[in-house]
Amino acid sequence: MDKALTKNNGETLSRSALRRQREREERYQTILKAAETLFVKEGYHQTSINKIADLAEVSVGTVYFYFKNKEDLLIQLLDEISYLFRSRIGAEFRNADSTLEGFTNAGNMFFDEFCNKYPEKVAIMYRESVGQSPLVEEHRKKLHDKSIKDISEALQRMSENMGFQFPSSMSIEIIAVSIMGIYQSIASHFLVSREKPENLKQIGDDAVNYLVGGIKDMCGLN
Amino acid sequence: MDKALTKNNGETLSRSALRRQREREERYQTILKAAETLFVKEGYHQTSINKIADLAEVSVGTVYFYFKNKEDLLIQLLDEISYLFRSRIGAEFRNADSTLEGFTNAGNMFFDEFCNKYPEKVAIMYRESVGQSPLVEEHRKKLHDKSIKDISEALQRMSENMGFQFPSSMSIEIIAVSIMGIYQSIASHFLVSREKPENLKQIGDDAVNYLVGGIKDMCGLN
Amino acid sequence: MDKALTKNNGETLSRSALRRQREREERYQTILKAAETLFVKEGYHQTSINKIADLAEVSVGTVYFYFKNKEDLLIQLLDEISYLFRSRIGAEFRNADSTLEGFTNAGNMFFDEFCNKYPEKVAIMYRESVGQSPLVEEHRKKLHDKSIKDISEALQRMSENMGFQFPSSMSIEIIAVSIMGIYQSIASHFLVSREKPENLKQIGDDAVNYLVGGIKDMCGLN
Amino acid sequence: MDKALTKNNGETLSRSALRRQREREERYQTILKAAETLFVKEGYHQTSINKIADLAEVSVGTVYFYFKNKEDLLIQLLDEISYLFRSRIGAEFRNADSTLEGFTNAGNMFFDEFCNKYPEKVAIMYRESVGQSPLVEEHRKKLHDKSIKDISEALQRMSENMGFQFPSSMSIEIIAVSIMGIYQSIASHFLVSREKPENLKQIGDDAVNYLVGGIKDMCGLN
DNA sequence: TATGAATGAGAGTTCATTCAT
DNA sequence: CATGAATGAACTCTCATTCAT
Repeated sequence: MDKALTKNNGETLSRSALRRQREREERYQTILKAAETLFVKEGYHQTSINKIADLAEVSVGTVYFYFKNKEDLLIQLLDEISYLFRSRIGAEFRNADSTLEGFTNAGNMFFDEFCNKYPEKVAIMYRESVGQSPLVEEHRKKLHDKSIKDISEALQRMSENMGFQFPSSMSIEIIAVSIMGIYQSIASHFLVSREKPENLKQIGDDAVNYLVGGIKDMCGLN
Repeated sequence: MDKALTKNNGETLSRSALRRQREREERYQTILKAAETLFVKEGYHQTSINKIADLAEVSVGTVYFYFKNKEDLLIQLLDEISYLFRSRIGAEFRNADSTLEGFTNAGNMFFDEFCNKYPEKVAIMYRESVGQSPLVEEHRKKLHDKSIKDISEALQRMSENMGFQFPSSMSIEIIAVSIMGIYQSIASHFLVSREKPENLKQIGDDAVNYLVGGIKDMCGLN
Repeated sequence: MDKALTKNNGETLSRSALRRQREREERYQTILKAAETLFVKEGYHQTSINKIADLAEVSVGTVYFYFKNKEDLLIQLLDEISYLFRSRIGAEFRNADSTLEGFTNAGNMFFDEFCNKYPEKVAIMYRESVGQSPLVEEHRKKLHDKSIKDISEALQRMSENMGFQFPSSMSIEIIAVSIMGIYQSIASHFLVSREKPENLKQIGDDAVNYLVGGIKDMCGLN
Repeated sequence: MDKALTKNNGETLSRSALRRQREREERYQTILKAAETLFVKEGYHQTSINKIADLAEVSVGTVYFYFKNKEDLLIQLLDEISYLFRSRIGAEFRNADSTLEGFTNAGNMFFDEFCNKYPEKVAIMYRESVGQSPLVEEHRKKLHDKSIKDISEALQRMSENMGFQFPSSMSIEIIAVSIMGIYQSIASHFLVSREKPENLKQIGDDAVNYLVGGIKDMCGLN
């Protein structure tokens, strides 16, 4: 048995402990993935913990060992998405130098990469996590607000650098919110409610064109 | 008695019949309003038929006399909103002559009027009816698609009249979807998840500015 | 108005009263027929008073004016069937002279006529009214027991007349019960659970042959 | 702990697993027995799942853990009865050599043993499961049809062996159906709707006499 | 850690029956 | 007499969560 052996043998401990650690992490992910799949396919409320346990090939009790409750599953999913979104799309905004290119890059990253690679995460983000509970809404808001902040700061930097003024003090926030709305609407319209289209690239380009055009016009950049 | 009187007096009969008709209609609206209030305040799933019946001051059975089931309540609400949205905002798009003014008017109508007058309907439309069931989704889609069509046609007329070409064949649809996304995002961000702001007018103006700017840029109108 | 006129005019009274009487009777029958149809087609418990009222083209209240409650509808139906059964099949037993011919006649009457003409009544009698409530069971029993009595007396008369003894004191009742069982089983097997067969006549003949054969054997009549 | 021990001791594991298995089976039977009791005493429709859970001393949820729904309880009961009936009475028909004795034995088995030992099962079979739902009816029919087949084959063998012809091609099926009718009618009349009679043996003998007599007569065996 | 049977509050829904008009 | 809207008790069934093993 592990326990007995490891009393005299540090290496065994670490190997065995690592294995356990790894197994734990794998289980956690397996369950989370099962939840994601079912939430997207059947809807959050239509998915029972029993179904999730079945798909993950663990017992109900095990699900509750790894997650506080059903809501927690959705929240963990949302936080994971949040992290992913911010490290891909958000990063582009943050890395943007003071030109419009950053907005184009971010858009391409979202439409071409993110939507293509993680259509289920898009569905969770824009459909399954909407209007479920105050706590879930809080985590949704966190993702939303951080993205707004990323975009706003990029806009701010740009305006400062290029020396122009936005019409009103709220303009920046409003443009940021609008851009997020375009992301959501395009993704929902062309991805969530139908089959994945083959011209997603073209769609993304057009959307980015439009959203960047709005900025250009507002800044007098044309 | 009605019957006796009505033999000589058609009006009396119709009065009584009309009263019944009116009472029915009132009850229907009372229940629907109660459902709307609770759906917005507590969320669709957290609202039980019992609570709705209580608030409407009728029995559970009466709710089921007027509505097929809980889902039906949401659908009726959605259809009502659909009608309202299309007869206010959609109309502006449809009436738009071939300039950008129609887009400004529609935006003002949505942000200044609609959001101000019917904040609960906005919450139903953008939060409570999301991801609930295939049937609900169908009715949501109907509202969405009709609006997309209204906007698309306005864009089409404009491009034809002013003699310019959109970059790709899908550009029109994509702009339309984007505009709907801006509506939703701005309304959700500033209205649904917080108190009604006093500078809603300014917010609407900026949003309209931005979305119109995108069109202008895309069409080379500046 | 009827009432005013009839104060001075006996004839009008009786005409009008008769018409009302007739209308009442017609309504009663219309409702009962609707209930019968639905009970047979959908089952007693799956049939609601609303459905019955709809089919009879009257209001729910009217159903309750003519019948005490839902159970009462079944009981009236059962009593009607009881009367019909006894005036057709029971009569044959009662009219039977002291030979076996009465048994043949009764059987033919049941299988060829009754089952053919009133398949729904057979379904009510043998399926829909079974195990519904103590009161219904009571009325079922009344029909059953009266028929047993009819058959028993026919057997009694026969034995007395032809001078033979049944093995035990209960033999008569047992044969009577058995005959009723054959009626039910054959009718249920060939009629209730499937389409009406075209060779019902042949089936009836065979069944009668068998049930009469049993009597003959028991009495040493061969 | 089981797990530790079982590493060296397969038997311990199996003991514990067997105990669980046994407990599960016991619970299942407890609930089924409670349902049987209540269905017979109060009627299928008057018996709520709550009452069944109460009598079985489990929670409502537990009933639904073991059975799909209320209908399923009745069906399981029916299938159990089906098995019992066929392994007692059906076996007698199937084992019957080519004389009439098999019919006598089967009858005795039914009236003396089955009815005596399982009066509630008789009530379920002949009263509570009648006309409840298409699915229940299907299972009833299965029991019925298999029994008809058992009897028919016994008759067939007999006729072949003793070299006589039945009047019509359907005669065999009709006699089989009639015999089942006699079983049901006698059992219902003397058992289901009243106290268990002390002279059940005599009743059964007479009934068997009668039903066998019918066969004898039809075959010219007297 | 893992299991999965057990729980029971709570949901949606039905429908026989009543009664003011 | 006829109507049909209103009632609300009662039902079946679900499912997140717990806990002894």
